[in-house]
Amino acid sequence: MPEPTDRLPRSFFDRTVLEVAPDLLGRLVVHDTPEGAVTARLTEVEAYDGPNDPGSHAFRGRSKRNGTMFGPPGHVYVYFTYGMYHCMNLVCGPIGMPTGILLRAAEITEGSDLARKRRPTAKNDRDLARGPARLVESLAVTRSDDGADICSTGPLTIHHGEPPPEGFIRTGPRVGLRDAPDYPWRFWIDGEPTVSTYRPHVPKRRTS
DNA sequence: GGCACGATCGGCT
DNA sequence: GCCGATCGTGCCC
Repeated sequence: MPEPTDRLPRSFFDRTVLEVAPDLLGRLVVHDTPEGAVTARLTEVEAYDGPNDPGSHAFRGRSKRNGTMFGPPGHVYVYFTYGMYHCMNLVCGPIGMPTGILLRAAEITEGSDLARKRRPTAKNDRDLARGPARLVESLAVTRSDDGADICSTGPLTIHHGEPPPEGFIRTGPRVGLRDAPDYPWRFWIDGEPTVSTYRPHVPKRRTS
């Protein structure tokens, strides 16, 4: 497990979401629970930028669900979707500016035994955190972790890790959004097996 | 490897 | 009511 002194400072998140997002690649997210600790090395993230981004949950203003995005940087926004999954974001920028960086994929570098127990359907280690809902399931993050401070001494922390050389960072359109422009706000590490393949949004089939 | 489809419920219009 | 910042299974190549 990374040393506590390796934690990212809060100032890391006090920048624009497009500055922070690529800088998150290669960083280590740790969730230390009574069961044990799991470490995830981030390989793919997506930026969601404030009230002017139609893809953002905060586009239509503040609500009970998305309030954390309007709060201070360095906290986690966790939401529930598709009736069964959770996804997690990291909040950036100044208080009042609703932002989030969705953690889309990671490589589990420590605690993979525990992660496999939490994700018995994963066929192999690569699938433990390939995809945003899989990632939070390996880390056992749920809606009860919404608002948690990732820059403090709590169970959920983020550490420096080893960012990839700049030439290995790729960008492209985000995944699965209906009403948002194709901004290149998805960032990933080139050649990582845990990065999900691009899937454009497909409208639901109408039952006539 | 890729593609189609069903599951399942909270949030929002 | 509608739809989603998704995943697992089944089937085909």
